[in-house]
Amino acid sequence: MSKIPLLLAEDEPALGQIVKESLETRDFDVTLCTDGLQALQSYTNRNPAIIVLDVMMPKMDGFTVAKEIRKLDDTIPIIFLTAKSQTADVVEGFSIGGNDYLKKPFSIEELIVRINNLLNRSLEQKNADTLKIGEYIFEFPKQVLRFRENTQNLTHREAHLLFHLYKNKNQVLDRSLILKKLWGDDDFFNGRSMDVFITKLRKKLKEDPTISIVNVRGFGYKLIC
Amino acid sequence: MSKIPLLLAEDEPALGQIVKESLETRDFDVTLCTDGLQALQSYTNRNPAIIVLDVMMPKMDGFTVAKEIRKLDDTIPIIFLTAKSQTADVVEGFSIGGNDYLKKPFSIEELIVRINNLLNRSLEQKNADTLKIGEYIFEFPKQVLRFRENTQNLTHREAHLLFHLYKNKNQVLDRSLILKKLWGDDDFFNGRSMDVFITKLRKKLKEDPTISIVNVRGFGYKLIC
DNA sequence: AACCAGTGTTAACGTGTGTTAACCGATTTT
DNA sequence: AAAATCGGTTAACACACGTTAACACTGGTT
Repeated sequence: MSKIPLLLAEDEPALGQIVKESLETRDFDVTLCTDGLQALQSYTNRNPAIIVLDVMMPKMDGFTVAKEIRKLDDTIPIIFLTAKSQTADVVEGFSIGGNDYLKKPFSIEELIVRINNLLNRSLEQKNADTLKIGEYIFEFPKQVLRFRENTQNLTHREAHLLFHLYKNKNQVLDRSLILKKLWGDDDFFNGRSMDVFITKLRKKLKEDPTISIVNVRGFGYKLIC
Repeated sequence: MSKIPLLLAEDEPALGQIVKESLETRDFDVTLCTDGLQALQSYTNRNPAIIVLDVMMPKMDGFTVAKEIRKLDDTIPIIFLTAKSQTADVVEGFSIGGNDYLKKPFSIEELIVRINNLLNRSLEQKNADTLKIGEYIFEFPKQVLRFRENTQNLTHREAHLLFHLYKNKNQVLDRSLILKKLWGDDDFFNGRSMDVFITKLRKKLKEDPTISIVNVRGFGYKLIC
């Protein structure tokens, strides 16, 4: 198994070095940054699987870094390291999505638990680029959908719609949300267009009867798998 | 949205009460136990969605309680509350599966973050459940109802109504409660609409004569199975 | 420039779903 | 017994969605 790329941002050199070394003994490939801007740049270069951010950092604080990263990727897990002085409500605002946080001082074991919890979750969701949907294998970047030996090509729209459904699998995905995200606007024509694509996806997914895209009248769609 | 049943075991009365009350303001239905044995008994009675266990407790410690519960259910999320004195390796052994832990002292916000993280994960997995209603097999997420070899599709409303009836099977389910939960409001028209759906469900469930939806005039419906 | 293949939008028609209305019987209240 | 109430059932309706095909657009090829 290859090492998991991890981005660590911690401005206190002694602590950063200790954490980095400890994580490296546990199969992580750690990139250590000492301020927020560095972390943000490193994110685009290194494409880490998970990010650990100190909240108080020079140049750019951890929350701001996270906000910027969230614009580009809304699934990557982020763990914040907070000092005692951090107020609870600030933290609470970040308790959604792939986020977690850890209060200083913490033990390495505590950090490992958090990392593993979040990684397991995001692994299930987005295993890099090959997703399993029932018996299908969906390669999002390649826009192909494989069922056993035969491969179907997906168009750009089909792939994105399926990806979106997959990211929210087993829960209702709001019509309006899909339309705004993929079509840019929720109007009548775009809505009808989406319905056409749902039909197309259903056809392409019909080999595996355990999979289905169910409609929730007036709300949206739900991918069952 | 209904409250989430949560089992809390904490032997220190003051702390337990505070945590209980804080969680109750956030849509949890908290059962508080003050020792390990009580917690274990309460688990079977209350069927909680998530468990928060203090590690050091009278009669039975948290880890032992967890081991016992794991024999019955290996998916339910468990969060341990540990004091400083707890050694790291003990904790680490429990860092797998649906477990997490929290070091004392902790803030309510920290606990909420942990709970939500674990609940989201177990929700994704638990969505695939198939319910047995008499001879029928009811797949709620897929909105299908199977009787031997033939499959009926249910609509979203039918599925939800049936699910609700099922969750309260063999007991009277209040009309007003269903209406508020599924229709959003208890008024005349919604009430009539529900009656129509009851008729529809009865038709779809008529293959198995042991099942019936009986009316309790003025109160609600009861699913017998 | 003409052609072609692939993609996404629009149109047209068909089906499914949830609400409302209407009519009825059963039960309780007056 | 008459009246009021509640629920059972069916059908009519409006509208959301399903499906197919025609259409317009794009970029590449000859």
